[in-house]
Amino acid sequence: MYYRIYAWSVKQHFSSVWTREPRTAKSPGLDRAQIVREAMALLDAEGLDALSMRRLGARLGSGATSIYWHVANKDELLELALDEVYGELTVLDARETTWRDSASSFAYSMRQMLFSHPWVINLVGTVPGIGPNAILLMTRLAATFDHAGFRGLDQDYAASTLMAYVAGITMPEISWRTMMGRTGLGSNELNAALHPLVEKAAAGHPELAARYAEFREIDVETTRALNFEFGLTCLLDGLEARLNRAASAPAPASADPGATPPPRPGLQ
Amino acid sequence: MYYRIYAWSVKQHFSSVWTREPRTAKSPGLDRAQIVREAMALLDAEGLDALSMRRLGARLGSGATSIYWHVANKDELLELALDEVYGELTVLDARETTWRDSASSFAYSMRQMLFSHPWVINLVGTVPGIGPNAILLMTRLAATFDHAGFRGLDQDYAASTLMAYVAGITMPEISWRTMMGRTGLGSNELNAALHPLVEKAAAGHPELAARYAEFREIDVETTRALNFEFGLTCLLDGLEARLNRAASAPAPASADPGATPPPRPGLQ
DNA sequence: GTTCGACTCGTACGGTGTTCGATTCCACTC
DNA sequence: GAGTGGAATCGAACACCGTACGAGTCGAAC
Repeated sequence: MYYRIYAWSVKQHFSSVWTREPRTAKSPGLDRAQIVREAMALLDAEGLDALSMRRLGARLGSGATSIYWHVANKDELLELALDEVYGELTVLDARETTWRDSASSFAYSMRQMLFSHPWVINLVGTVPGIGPNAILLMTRLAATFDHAGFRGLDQDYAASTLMAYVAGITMPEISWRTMMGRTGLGSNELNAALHPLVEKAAAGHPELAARYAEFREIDVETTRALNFEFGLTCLLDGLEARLNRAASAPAPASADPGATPPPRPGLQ
Repeated sequence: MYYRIYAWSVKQHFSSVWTREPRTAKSPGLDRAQIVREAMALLDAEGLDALSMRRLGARLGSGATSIYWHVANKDELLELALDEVYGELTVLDARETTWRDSASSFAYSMRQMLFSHPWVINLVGTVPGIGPNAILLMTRLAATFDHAGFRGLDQDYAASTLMAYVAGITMPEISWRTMMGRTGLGSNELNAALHPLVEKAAAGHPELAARYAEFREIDVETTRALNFEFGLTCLLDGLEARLNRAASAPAPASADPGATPPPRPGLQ
């Protein structure tokens, strides 16, 4: 899960799958693509903890350690899998729609992706996101916000704000779904089953307890969807307000070109 | 890291530290509070992976398995530690300031807390957040947004949107800091050291490469801070816009009282 | 036919969380 | 003071984990 540091020449060097030359791929046996594919299948089906090199090897019909010929270590494998899912994200070309539609549809596709691959949320931020698909995604997002009218650093700020919201808001949804899978309960069944526990926790806070009491009867899925929509709308409204403000006052506030370029060297 | 399911009576039952009676605490030796304190020290100093029961036991001057008398398992221990850090979060009383100041200062205190305890970000969403401190925090946040004028579900939506943004935007900052700690480099040194890698990744995307080239010279810390401020302002602006809209049109849009209460049984 | 690189894999090392049973210790009763 | 029972500790063991290492297999080139 960590960056590894090699002594190469004299200087420290940060390693990533994408900075190494891959092994020659002429072999008839194992294959990097196949390894990644099978790893993702295991991850999707059973989660991050379930992926072990031994289990993956078994699934591939090979020894666990054979994998290490094609991939330096488990972290590199996860880097590859992560970039694979970045490839699933779609960004509508902002020139063919509004920037709001482009940003909004991206947010929904990211949410959908995180549902399909719940393990991703635990990797974002710990595994470097500088694979080809991640890079491609970033250029497209940048284009969307450029088309919206954001200039300089604000373009990056807007994109990272959007991604941060989606990642953050989806996190509890994912853990909810994981729990559903583990218990075999439906959303509303799980809500009902969890209620006594919540009730006990909220005892002593009457106003919270009263609120939670209402929650027992709701439809969880639609409420979550409304929650997502709510925050997304707020965020886009806020971005739009900033654009309007900048349009009326030509000198942008937060982009001081003399002092600062931005910090994000890739999707972290 | 998972909810455990016990057969209690006939019904399935979800366990959490907070639903069990704690062991009697009359012993002179180990002590739950002491265990949690030492675990947090280890977590803060060396991260989530560094916390093992054996190392914790060594640190406590006891056998690793002695801990299991006071705590059911490692997950419960993490639940306890997580609730402890929730206690560090401050929410200004909205009646004494504006709701914007209250929300904003909460966001900053959450960011600060995540910096002090980087391991928390990997726990939020996987460990149930229904401890006393988490509950207290939620009532205070609810009060803030109630004071702002949010009613019904919108109150929860607003709170979870804010927390989602802070968690999401802070995630890459945390991994950046972790990397700084591991390499011993300062922010700008790390930025410079990472640049060749980023440059290589962006090759083939001239507009992105040009952008990244600028990034090499920036001050990372201030840029990140500006990024946080940018997104937070957008979000609060968006919330405010919604309040104004609701004020002019008395029937709120997203809170349909006939269909839905909300889904969040505690901070996940 | 030999050689050499690509590739596979069994074994081993040092770790992990947790169970179990044996053990120690102490406050209490008789 | 002897005895008892529960609280608390802990060593050993189990089934895993990631991966380093070296021996082995195989196919193509010479």
